[in-house]
Amino acid sequence: MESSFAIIAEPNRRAILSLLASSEQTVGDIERHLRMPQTSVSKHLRVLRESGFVEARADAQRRVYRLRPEPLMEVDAWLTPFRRLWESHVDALERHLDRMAQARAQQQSSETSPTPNTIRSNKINHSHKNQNRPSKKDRKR
Amino acid sequence: MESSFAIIAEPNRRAILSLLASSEQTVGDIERHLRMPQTSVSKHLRVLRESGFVEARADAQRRVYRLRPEPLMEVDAWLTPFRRLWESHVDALERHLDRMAQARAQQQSSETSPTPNTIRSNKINHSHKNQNRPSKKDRKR
DNA sequence: CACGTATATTTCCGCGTGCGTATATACAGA
DNA sequence: TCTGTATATACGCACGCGGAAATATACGTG
Repeated sequence: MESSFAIIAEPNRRAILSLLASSEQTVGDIERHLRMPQTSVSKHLRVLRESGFVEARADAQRRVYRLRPEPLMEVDAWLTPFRRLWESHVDALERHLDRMAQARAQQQSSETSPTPNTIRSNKINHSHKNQNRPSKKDRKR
Repeated sequence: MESSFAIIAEPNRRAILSLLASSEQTVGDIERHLRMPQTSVSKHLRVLRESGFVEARADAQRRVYRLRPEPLMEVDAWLTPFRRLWESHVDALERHLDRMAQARAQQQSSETSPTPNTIRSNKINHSHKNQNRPSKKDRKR
């Protein structure tokens, strides 16, 4: 559980963080919003606290949790070398995010262009014919 | 293993991605650069392929791997609501990154000042054990 | 063409670890 | 004191990682 990346690998923790992004919350708030057992919330909060993602302040019996920026900044910094992959063609970014958004909303459109997870074949083997990326067939280097 | 976050939670996979950020590489290249067994490289590459992080093209017996932007874009997009946490105070960002940089450069000196910029928790906060930032004892390899 | 070599992927197995649920404990406020 | 709230502990379980061996594919050479 060392790295910040492992921390945000857990979906419930990401949900907690996203909830805290709007405003600080007590444990009970999170419990109700996310519909998860309080003991589970507290356990995740402990992990988030010990890894620096959140901090708590005491308000009577309650603990009010609030985000801390550093670990997410670290993730953001790690992404830096990769941004050039998509920052050059912004249109591709937006098209992808749009497609993901409406693919999540309505799961039926079969578009013309391939979707990102088309390579999820278990039996892909190493067929040297490119997996449905038609762009580069066989280029001899 | 569904989410992109779980994929990049693995340190070796992040290393592979970072290596691919510079340029495309064969499996053997990655094996040599990262000094990890080839079978392990292939296994991680499979995960990265099936989750859309990389794609492979065949060059004779070799597979040349290359990055695909979409999953990292997804991570980047998730970070969006949190960026307001640090984009307002740039100074804190830079101080933190500087400290992380030199903590990575010299990995043995325990720092002298007991008060980093973490003193924002000036409230009651009677939690007992985690006033201090958890020491990153990671980096096992 | 058969064979050996290089490269890459797959399969099998053991182990560590983190998650979830339930239970127990600490603490503050009425 | 009792009650709500928060944290800690114990246990079972699933899953992913690492390592070793086996399999697959392509190239070169005799």
